[in-house]
Amino acid sequence: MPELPEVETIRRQLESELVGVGFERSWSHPSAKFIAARDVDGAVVEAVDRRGKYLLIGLADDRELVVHLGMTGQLRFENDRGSGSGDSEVLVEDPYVRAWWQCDDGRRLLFRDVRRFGRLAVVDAGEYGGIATLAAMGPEPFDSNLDGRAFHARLRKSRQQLKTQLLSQRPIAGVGNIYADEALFLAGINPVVRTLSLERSERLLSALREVLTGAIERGGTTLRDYRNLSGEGQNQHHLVCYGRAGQECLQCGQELRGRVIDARSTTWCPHCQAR
DNA sequence: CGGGGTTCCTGGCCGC
DNA sequence: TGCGGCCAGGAACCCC
Repeated sequence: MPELPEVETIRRQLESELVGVGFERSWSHPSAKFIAARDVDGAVVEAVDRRGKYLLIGLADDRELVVHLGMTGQLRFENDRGSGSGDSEVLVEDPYVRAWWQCDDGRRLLFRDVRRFGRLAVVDAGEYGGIATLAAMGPEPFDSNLDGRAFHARLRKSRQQLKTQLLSQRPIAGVGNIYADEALFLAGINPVVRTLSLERSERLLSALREVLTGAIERGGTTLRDYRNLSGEGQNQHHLVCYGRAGQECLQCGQELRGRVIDARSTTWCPHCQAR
């Protein structure tokens, strides 16, 4: 499940590979989710940016190719990985490749997405009105204008449970199920609370930044399908809460609790994260 | 426009 | 070995 650290890892790798490259021709799976891949033939990549979990591939014609990886989306250059025969047709016969772009340097960029929760769009630069989540997205976690006070104010706009708010992308951008659980644990805050004091908002913002920074440094968390351009991330070896329900808390030894909140498995420590 | 419910998808795993 | 059932879950979409 690619969240901000996973998408940022891919962005950095893609930026150094793709800026200045032109797309000659393209192909996509017929689903409406991927059809926009075909709209960038002849375009030249000018920048590779990120907003939350969305990858924004800036084109020289003032448009952007917007890529959301969903649950299982992967970007890679053909033949960069795999137990390769070297035959350039082999990987495209991978039934889970949903789109590809033939680059003018001879490489082919592949978008692979087993579960098809990903999505592609082409928009005029900065025009995100047609992508509701992106249009309503909160500030980037490392935005220097975002402080505890601003974060606190954004959280106060809703009375939903805190976990749900974080997943909505509205108070802050790029946080998904893994890093929400990790940051709430680190901050000692229960996922179902509906209001936070200023002090606890500050603590949660710090925890989010710490958790996201560590994950970026380790190239993301590879649990199932996530791969960056060069392989697996390493942050899965540093998770302290997510996915550990029933195991003992690494801080106090009590058994971590698990429950579904907002259709997501949620793990927390009943002692360290008491209500 | 926020909130709640539904839907999209398929590999992997479990139990019989 | 085969198979039904269940799980993983981000966000678009629809309705109120």
